[in-house]
Amino acid sequence: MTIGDWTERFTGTRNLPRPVRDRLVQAARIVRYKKGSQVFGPDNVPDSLLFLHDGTIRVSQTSDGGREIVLYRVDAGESCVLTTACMLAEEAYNAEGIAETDVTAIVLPKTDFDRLAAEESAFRSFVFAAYSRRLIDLLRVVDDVAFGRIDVRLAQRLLSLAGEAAEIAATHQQLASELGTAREVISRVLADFQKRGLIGQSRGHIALADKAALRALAESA
Amino acid sequence: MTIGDWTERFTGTRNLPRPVRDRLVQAARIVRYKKGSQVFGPDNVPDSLLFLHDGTIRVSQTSDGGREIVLYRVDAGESCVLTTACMLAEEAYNAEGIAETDVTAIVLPKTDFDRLAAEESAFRSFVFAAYSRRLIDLLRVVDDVAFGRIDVRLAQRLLSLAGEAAEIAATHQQLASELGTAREVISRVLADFQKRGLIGQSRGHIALADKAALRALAESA
DNA sequence: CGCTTTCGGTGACATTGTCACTGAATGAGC
DNA sequence: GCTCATTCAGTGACAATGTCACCGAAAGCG
Repeated sequence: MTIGDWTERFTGTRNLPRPVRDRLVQAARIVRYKKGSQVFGPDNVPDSLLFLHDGTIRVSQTSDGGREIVLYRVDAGESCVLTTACMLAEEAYNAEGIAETDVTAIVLPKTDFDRLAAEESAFRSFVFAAYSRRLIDLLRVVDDVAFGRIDVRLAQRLLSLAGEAAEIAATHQQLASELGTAREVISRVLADFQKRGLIGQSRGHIALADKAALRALAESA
Repeated sequence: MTIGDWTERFTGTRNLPRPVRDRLVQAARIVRYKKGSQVFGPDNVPDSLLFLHDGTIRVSQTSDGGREIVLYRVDAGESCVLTTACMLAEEAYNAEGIAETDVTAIVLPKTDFDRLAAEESAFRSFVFAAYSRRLIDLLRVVDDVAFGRIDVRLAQRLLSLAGEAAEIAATHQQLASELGTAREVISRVLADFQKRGLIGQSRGHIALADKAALRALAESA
């Protein structure tokens, strides 16, 4: 069950010398996760670096009260540094990663990771950039949660989840978990959006009827 | 204006071979900041790694609306990775670092940093650990802001700011900036604390009258 | 079809944030 | 001392968001 030369997929490995890449392909292990399964979590701390070959991982945090907030998503071509972060910091945390689609990932054992980080400047940059990216992502989350209005944040998220599509398959509860708020709040805001003609609703589905207006709202930061 | 062999101060450099340490002391530059001055900010992005030799840096984020929230503090012996993160990610951000005391720091130029990261595994671990620490810190901030009650958070912060002392010198506005809320909110909660006998207030000062009760409140997560 | 589960709607209320305004405390200059 | 300007804190009204309890509708499943 091989996937060929995966080193082509990552900016951190793509430009490495041929022998190094061959060695990596040897050392690394391929893992697959079914959509919906947990890639990592509080009781499931891998001691390796994860490279995402295909699919998306949703990283979220759950409060003691059971509410949830999505921190960021790891897409194909990126690496998931949070696991190693938690490993190093040896502190309690309650973030978890869920496979949002079927996922194929490369697991690089710690020793190989360390050797690579020592020998290859390009790889080092890649890893530092990955950490940096997450730090910036979290800064954004803090800013949104602490200072953002819920209607603006919801409009942003609807657009971002939809991408090119005109419809989203998501329950109110799922949207609430995206933003770290309560289902009732989402219901109320969506009802308002609907009344204003921005969206259409049916059970489990949101139709973005007026993307332009949504975008205007989303940018009224 | 030397401060001797600063490599002794950091876990990432303490155990390096003597020649390496001597080289570092040569390459690095010492900078000092007065209490209250800005160490870094949106228009002031250093392209070097900062090691904090003495003092404390308060890292906070400011919203478009002018509200502020403290993200974490960098203490002596730690390194400040956010600057490098922002440099790498090349994205807009609005975090800034303020010297909370007079500060002495070591500035390691990018080239030396890179060389060190390549050659010394211990140093690499130190840097990764620093990143991890901040990631975990931010996870905590997100959790607090998204899910925490303001009275609980304020009790926690009062205790943490006080340390061993029984009194804190801070205005309501400063405390509001710590938690990313508004001054009026802090005023109300403090008035309530006072009525309950948990604290005493005078202009610019909070006396922690009943630390045990505050601690109980702080832990009622 | 009947049953169960999930999803969404709603009103009442609590908490937190915003706004506009007030007066008290402090320090600077005279 | 005194006046003045500035900073700090208090307050009430209101808006936005979160919590709770409950309801019925829709979808899945035997």
